[in-house]
Amino acid sequence: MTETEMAGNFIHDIIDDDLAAERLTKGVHTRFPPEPNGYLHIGHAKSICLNFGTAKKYKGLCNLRFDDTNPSREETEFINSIKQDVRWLGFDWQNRLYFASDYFQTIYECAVQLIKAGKAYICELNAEQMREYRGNINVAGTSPYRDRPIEESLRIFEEMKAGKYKDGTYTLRAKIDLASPNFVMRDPVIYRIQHSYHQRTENEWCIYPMYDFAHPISDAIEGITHSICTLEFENHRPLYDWVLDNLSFEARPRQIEFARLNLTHTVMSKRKLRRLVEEGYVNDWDDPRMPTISGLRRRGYTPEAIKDFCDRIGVAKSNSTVDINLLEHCIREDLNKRADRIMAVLQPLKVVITNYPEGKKEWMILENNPEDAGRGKRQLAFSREIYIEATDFMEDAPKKFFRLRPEGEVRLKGAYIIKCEEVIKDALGNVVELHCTYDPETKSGSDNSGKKVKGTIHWVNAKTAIPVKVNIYEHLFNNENPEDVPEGVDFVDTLNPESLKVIENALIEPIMPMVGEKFQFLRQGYFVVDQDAMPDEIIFNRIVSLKDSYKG
RNA sequence: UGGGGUGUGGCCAAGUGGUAAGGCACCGGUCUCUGGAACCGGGAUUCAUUGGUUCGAAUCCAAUCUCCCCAGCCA
Repeated sequence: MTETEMAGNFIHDIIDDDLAAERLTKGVHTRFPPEPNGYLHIGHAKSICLNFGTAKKYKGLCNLRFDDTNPSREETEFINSIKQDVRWLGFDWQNRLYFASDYFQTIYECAVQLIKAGKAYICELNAEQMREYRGNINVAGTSPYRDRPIEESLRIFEEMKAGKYKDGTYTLRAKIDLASPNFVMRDPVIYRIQHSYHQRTENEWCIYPMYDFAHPISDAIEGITHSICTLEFENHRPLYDWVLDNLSFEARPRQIEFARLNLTHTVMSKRKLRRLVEEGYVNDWDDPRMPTISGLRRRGYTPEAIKDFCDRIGVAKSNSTVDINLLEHCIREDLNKRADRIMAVLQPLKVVITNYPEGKKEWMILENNPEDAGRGKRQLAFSREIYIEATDFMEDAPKKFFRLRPEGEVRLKGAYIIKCEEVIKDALGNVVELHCTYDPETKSGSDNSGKKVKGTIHWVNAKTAIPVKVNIYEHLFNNENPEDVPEGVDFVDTLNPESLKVIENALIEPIMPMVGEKFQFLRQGYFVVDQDAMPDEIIFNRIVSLKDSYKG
């Protein structure tokens, strides 16, 4: 995404039309309306980028509004995390932080207005009866209370509000069309009795408006011009319009639906994510394997990468599942330019350079980021004993293996070319150490040997390297679409058992990294310092591996 | 069986009657002291299908099919 503008889409076409027809006298105004009952995920990021990005593109405004119309499932913990996540992504609602609960009085008055106009009535069907009386595709619904006198509805509604009735005794229904082929329009409930404590309004109310009633009213109150939501609300649009048609707000918001994001190798439904957390399949909402914003943040994703991703996937109306490769591409691209390189050995294999004098030490010069000379260079100690990656040595190596092999030569990044002279094994035949010789003529920066080797490997100096813990993350699920499991199979049974591998004793160059700092471990991937890291125990999370075209 | 949507290469996605953008993935190649990055090149005779209109159709019309959503006092 460029600094100022996101890619166009069908919603912007609609706005362009509205602008051309001069329907938008006060400019474009959108809103991001999360329900505070869970953590935000990458799918919400798409919506956030769309809403805030659209406002920015048209020099309009975007509000943050919590849809807190159901007190039984909402918590302040979520409100705080949502605010933090939106802010972290880089969006600013300025002073326009709202709650649907701010409008409860107005919404209530709207309900009264509808009753007085004969457009809403008190129904006393219970939930089960309501289902039966709704009819079906072929049969129209009914309600014995549809023609209840206005005065009576008004009185009962007043009593409901006053707390005279138990939950479920009565509902307020919009009088629309019980025969509508769209079930949403079969006299939908717009108010229900719910004696529960509300985080914001506390015990002021015991009746709460339904989403379908509260949302259009909230939009109208805030002067929202384009109310962007996901596809499953398409059936609700006639009701959204009905509510506005039958009340008298000046503003006339318009609902537009787009397809929610799906990603391969992960799940996105709140219910499933909640299960992963509550049943301990992951550590928490911010587990680096989670597709939550907080999980991605802890994993080391940057807001820039996420926004770039959201811009690249586009906005349309067809259900689709984006390849997680694209997300990974976005973070690699971002970090390639920004992350300093260091050398880290995940599986150390000791190498003794037999012809290198004992006690001798040289300072090697390495660039911090070849993509950005401005990041400068650093010095690295080199001496007789080093560690290389165990996987960079192979006894019976295939031809295309460009790393170390018996009798073979390889370049140590930023240092010398070494030759493997002897392989030391333990009693079980495992390779435990290599004896190599180095060629003094091949020092980086002053190589006059004319020698060419095919491979360059990373290393750390045995004396100065520091041990760290590294979390290697893989996809949460091996299968592309874990939402779609065979009948009778629980999706948690398809979790990737190797989504987290902990390496306790990796070795890195001597550095003092800060929590959240990101690096490229040369030839391996991008890593971030986990928030749980301590001065005496550094923990890295692998953000994403480097691409690897080696076909071994 | 009713209503609402959707269908462009493996995955996203432009295209709005004038002869199929772009990205990811994939496959070649160049270059490289990261098998990274960068850079070149490759791919839809075809836009769900079948008809029709037109000089000309992914775009217009008709029919058919696919997949998704809807009968919560959830959002």
